[in-house]
Amino acid sequence: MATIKDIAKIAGVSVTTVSRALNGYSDVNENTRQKIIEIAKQLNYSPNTLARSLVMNKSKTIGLLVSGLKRESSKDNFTFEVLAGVNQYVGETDYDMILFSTNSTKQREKTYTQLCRERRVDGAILQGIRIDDPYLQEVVESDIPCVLIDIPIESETVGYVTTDNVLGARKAVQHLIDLGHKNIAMINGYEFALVSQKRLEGYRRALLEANLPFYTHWVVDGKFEEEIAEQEALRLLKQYPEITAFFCASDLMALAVIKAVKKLGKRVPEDIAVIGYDDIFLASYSTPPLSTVAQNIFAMGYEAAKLLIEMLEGKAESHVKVLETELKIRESTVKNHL
Amino acid sequence: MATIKDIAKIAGVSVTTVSRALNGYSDVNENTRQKIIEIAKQLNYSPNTLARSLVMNKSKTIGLLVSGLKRESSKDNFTFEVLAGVNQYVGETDYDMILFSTNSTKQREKTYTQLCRERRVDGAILQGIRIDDPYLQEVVESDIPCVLIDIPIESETVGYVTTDNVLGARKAVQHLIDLGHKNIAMINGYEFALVSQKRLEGYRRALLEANLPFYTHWVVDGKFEEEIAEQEALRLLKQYPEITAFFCASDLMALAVIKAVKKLGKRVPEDIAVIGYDDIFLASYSTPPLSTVAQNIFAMGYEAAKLLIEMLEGKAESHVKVLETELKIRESTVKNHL
DNA sequence: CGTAAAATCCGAAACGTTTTGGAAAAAGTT
DNA sequence: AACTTTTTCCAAAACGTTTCGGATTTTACG
Repeated sequence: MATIKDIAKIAGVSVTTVSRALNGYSDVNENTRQKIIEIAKQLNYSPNTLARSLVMNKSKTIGLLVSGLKRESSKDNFTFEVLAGVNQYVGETDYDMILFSTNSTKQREKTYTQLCRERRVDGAILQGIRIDDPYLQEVVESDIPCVLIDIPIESETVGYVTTDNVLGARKAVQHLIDLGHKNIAMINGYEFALVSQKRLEGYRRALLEANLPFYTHWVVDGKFEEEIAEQEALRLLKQYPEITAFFCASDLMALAVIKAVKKLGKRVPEDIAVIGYDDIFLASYSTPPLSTVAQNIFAMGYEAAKLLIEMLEGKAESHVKVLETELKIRESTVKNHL
Repeated sequence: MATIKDIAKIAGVSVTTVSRALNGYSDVNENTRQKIIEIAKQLNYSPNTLARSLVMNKSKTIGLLVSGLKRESSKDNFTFEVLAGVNQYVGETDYDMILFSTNSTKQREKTYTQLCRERRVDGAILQGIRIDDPYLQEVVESDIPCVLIDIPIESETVGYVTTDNVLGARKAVQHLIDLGHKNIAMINGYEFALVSQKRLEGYRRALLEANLPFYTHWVVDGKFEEEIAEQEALRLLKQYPEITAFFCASDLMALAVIKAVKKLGKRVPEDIAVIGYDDIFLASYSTPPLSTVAQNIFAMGYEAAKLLIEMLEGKAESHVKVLETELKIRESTVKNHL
C-alpha cells in the first residue's frame, strides 16, 4: 500500500512536503502540490489513520457503548434508533464510530474505560447502561469525555442528553384526567431506572394538580416486561374495580395491559383507557392503536453525538440537552380519534 | 497515559522485555514478568492499539458497511439484527467493529474502499448494498477481505452468507397450494434486488411442480413499500377476482395486502390467504397474525462475522454459508391454527 | 573446572505519519 | 549591490509498540 514516502520519492521531494501538500498547508508551491496530488492519485494513496492518530494523539473516533444490542431488543428498537441518530451526525463529520457492546464476553474481562483507552477513542457515548453499573462510575471518573443518554451526570468531561420524563408523564396523565378519569393506575418500570423515577414523579404531579389522591398501591413495577405487566394489571383490575385508566411506563407494557383488559372482557378505551410511553413502531399498529408519549430517540442519538463532538472540539456551551416529548393521542384513550 | 517505556524505566528493564513479558513470551523470567505486570497494574497501563496495529500491520478491526441505518428502517429491523449478530460474534473475539454507514455525507466523497483502507480495517462486512452500487464492485475487486450479505459473489478474498430464497419462497407457495389454492398472485420487491429474483424463481418452481400455470401479470413489484403493495393488491383483486392467495416478498407488503383485502370487505384467510416473508416483529402481532417465511437474520450477522474472521485467520474452508429458512404458519393462511 | 546448552535479557530498527525549527532560494526594497 | 522579506523546502524527532539478531548470564553435564 502506497505511503507518503513513496510519493515523496517519485515527486523528488521530502515526506514533509508531501504531508504538508496533502494537508493543504500554504508553505508549498502550488505546482509541486498539484504534482504531489497527481502522484497520490495515481498510486491510489490512502493516508494511514493509525499512524496519524498515533502522532497526533487523537483518533477522530468515538466509541458507542451500548447495552441491549441483543436479539430480543428489536422489539423496542431504542438502541437501534439511538445508533442511527449517532451514526447520522457522525457521518456529517470526519469522525468515525466504533461500537462496543457491553453484553459481550469482553465486558467481563475489560472495563469500558479499558476498551476506550486501548482503542484510543476521543470520546464515548453511553446508552442503556444501568445506573448501578460499577463501570459507569469508572468511565465518568476517567478523563475520557463522554455523554450519557438518560443519565443526568454532569462534570467537566461528561454531559448528557435526555427527555423531560417528568413532563412527559405529566402530559400523559393530564390527558387521562382531561378525559374525565379519576382513578388512574400506573404500571411503572424498574425501581432503579431513572426514567421510572421521573415518570412516577410526573404521574404524581399530574394527580396533585388535579386534586386527585395518590395511592402507592396503584403504582406497580412491571420491570418493563410484558408478562409481569399483564399479571399486575389483571391483579389491579380485580382488586380495584374502580380503576378506569392505566398509565404505563412503556408501550410494550401498555400493550400487555390492553391484553389483560381484553381478557377480563372489558373494552379499551370505553371501559379502561390505556396510555403508554415511547411510541414504538408497534404502537400505531396495535388494535386499538395506542396513545403514548413519543420520544424522538433518533434525535437523542443525534444530539448526543453532536454534543460529544462539540465537547471534543471545545465548543460546547452547555453539557446537557433536554429534548421534548410529544403526546400522541390514539384510540386506546379516545374512541374514534380522527 | 502510561506507556511501555514508563514501565520499563520503573522495572529497570528494556522496553523489549516489558513488551514480551506482557505478551506472554517464554523468554522472560517469571519473577520479572510478575514485577512488570504488577507495575503495569499500578500505572493503570493500557496498550496503545494504534501503535500496535501500526507495526503489526493489522488492526484487529472489522468494518461493518451498512446502508439502511436510517430512521425509517426500524420497521423491518433487518439492519439492526444483522448488526446485533455481527456484534455478538465479534464480542467473542479480540476484534472490534467499526461502523460505516453508507447513506451519510461521507459516502459521496469517499468510497467504501477508501474508508476501509484509511481506517486499516482487516476486513469488512457489507449489508444492504444495492447490487448495482458501483462501489460494491470496487470493494470486491480490492484486496480487502470481505463477506457480503445476500449477494452471492465469491472469490479469493470475498465470501457471502445468505438464505435459500428459492427454497423459502417455494415452501411458502407450496403451503398455499397444500391448502387448496390454485390462483396465487405474488407481490414481489424490486427488480434488481437479488432476493426478489430468487423468490420469484421459488414461486415459479412451486407452481410448476403443482402443474399450475404461471402468469406474469399476476406478479407485480411492490418495491418493498406498503403503499405500492396495497395499491397493486387492490388492482389485482379487482381485475382478477379468481385470485385467492397472495405470496408477498416482505411482511410489510403482506400487511399492506391484508389491509387491501379488508378494504374490499373480504376476510383473511377465509376469502384470501396471505403469506409474507421475513417474520418481522410485527408479523406475530398483526390481526390476523401473519404466516411468513422466517429468516434468522441475527444468525446471518453472526455467521458473516464468523466467516470473515475465519477468512482473516486463514482457517475458512468455505467462503459461502447458506442458512435455512423456516415456514411460520399463522392465521393469515389457516384459520384457528393451533 | 570447562564447555555446551538453556534461559534471560536488550539495542535498534521499523511501522507511517505530523511537526518543529530552520535553511536555501527567490523576490522585493532601498 | 546589499539588505530584508517572503516563499519554498527539508532533516530529524516524535508517537508507542513489536521484532530481529545477538549478547549476557545461568544452568547442566562430563
